[in-house]
Amino acid sequence: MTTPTMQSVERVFEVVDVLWREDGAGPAAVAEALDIHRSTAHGYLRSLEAVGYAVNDGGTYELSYRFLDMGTRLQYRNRVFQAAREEISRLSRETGELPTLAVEEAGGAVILHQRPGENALELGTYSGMRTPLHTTASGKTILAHMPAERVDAVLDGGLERVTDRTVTDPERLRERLASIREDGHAVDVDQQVVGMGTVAVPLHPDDDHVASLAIACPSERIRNESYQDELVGALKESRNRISIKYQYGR
Amino acid sequence: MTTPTMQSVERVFEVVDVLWREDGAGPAAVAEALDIHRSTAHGYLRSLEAVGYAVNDGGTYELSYRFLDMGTRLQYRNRVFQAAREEISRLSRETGELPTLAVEEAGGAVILHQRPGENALELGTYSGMRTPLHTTASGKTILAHMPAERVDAVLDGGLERVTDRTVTDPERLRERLASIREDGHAVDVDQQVVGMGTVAVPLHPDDDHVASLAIACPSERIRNESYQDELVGALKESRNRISIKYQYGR
DNA sequence: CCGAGACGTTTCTCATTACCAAACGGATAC
DNA sequence: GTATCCGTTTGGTAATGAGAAACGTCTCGG
Repeated sequence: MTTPTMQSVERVFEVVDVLWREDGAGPAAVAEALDIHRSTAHGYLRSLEAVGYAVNDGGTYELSYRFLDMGTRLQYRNRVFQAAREEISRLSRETGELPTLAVEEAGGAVILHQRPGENALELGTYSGMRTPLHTTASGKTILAHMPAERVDAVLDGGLERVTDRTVTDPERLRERLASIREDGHAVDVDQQVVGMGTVAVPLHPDDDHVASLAIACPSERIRNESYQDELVGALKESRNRISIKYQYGR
Repeated sequence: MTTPTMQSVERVFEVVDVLWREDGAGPAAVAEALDIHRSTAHGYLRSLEAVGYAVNDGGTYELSYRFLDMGTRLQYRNRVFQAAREEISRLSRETGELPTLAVEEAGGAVILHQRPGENALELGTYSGMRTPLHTTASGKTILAHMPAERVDAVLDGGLERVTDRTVTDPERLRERLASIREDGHAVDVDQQVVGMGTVAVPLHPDDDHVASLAIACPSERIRNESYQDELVGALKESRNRISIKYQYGR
């Protein structure tokens, strides 16, 4: 725990961050941003280019789509994704809303895949986006089905408030998780984003990995109870099919 | 050009590659793969974890979805993507096939986005995937609309043969590019993958960026001329709408 | 039940290597 | 025309990453 991290590794990813923030930059701009010498920044940029994670466009360096390549390959390799992909396509077609697959990673929720349907909300969400586990319907559904000790670890890490409706009290959150377990699904309306409602069901393909399948839609639609039931029903059907596909190979 | 690249930067991305290949690994495995000391490998892994690009799961380290996060953000930032996203959704709905957006990067083609429709082929393609420019209908369409000097640079780089139907003769390729320019679109059948056909149209939102919008589908369907015309028509309609959207903001 | 080996991790020393300073050549602006 | 910015290259030096050795833990096999 006391092993220091390597300066050059931290720096090269700081350079990556600068290239992201500035949407491309040259040695001078990077040097200024990180308070290092121009020639040093140049070395990092050249090296990033050499390994294919940046491209040199006439002196200014930009991040390469190699990141997208690697990220998508990680996405496709995930077995839950493989099992869920087709069902998510189906959900987007049949509901017209925004079905989303989220998994847990390092104590947070990561959107692994989403596919907007014809009448889907335009949220700012995207594959790879991280959120805390306690702030979304997906995250809470995941949390509700995680091993107790890891739930404790997450709660002990503190419950950051992101909107005025975020549940920040550990006790109230635990009650919420219990009721999610009881219902078999979670419903959030105007919780994370005003005007958005989400229904989510758990996917726990094996004991280690917990995921969730969710559908986001406008609050006014989800407040209609029969429509809400319809979405929950569609999610549970998909969950069953995904389960089977996960177990018995592709 | 003679500046050496930084060893530690090259190494850390070699570690990333090992983590990808092995689907997660510990210091010992990485050390063996790269022929470095275990403690050295440990340092790289710890550092990768510290910057958030790897996660430590009880001694074995895995690549984090941070790559997906960064990759998707790069994708969404691309202005051609922003302009084309909705049209690609529409194409996937209305044709049921596999519409794909590709852009040029560093002398190659990169799939920036694709969205399978209901009856789409299952190719192994994915967002971020790189191909040579001369081996796909998308790539050739891009090449056909690039500035002459950059076309020369690509051709001088050599035309790798990937299938027995790859056009490897520069002269024949130039003729092909000319006819693509003339037709306003490219059609490939059983060229890159047996059983697949592709139609592609160019997107040249401004002089620097060249992209292509394509639809892939089974050869038997595309051999039907009226269907092929239909696809080309749909692509050109989309291309026009994308053009307008690109120029006049979102 | 115990010992051997593998592994992740830590600490330490030394040589490598990444850092900075200075300078070059080109482009741009005044 | 000159001054200043930039990307790039070079070389000397000191910080830093590399490797050896050892600790604690776990797993396996005797």
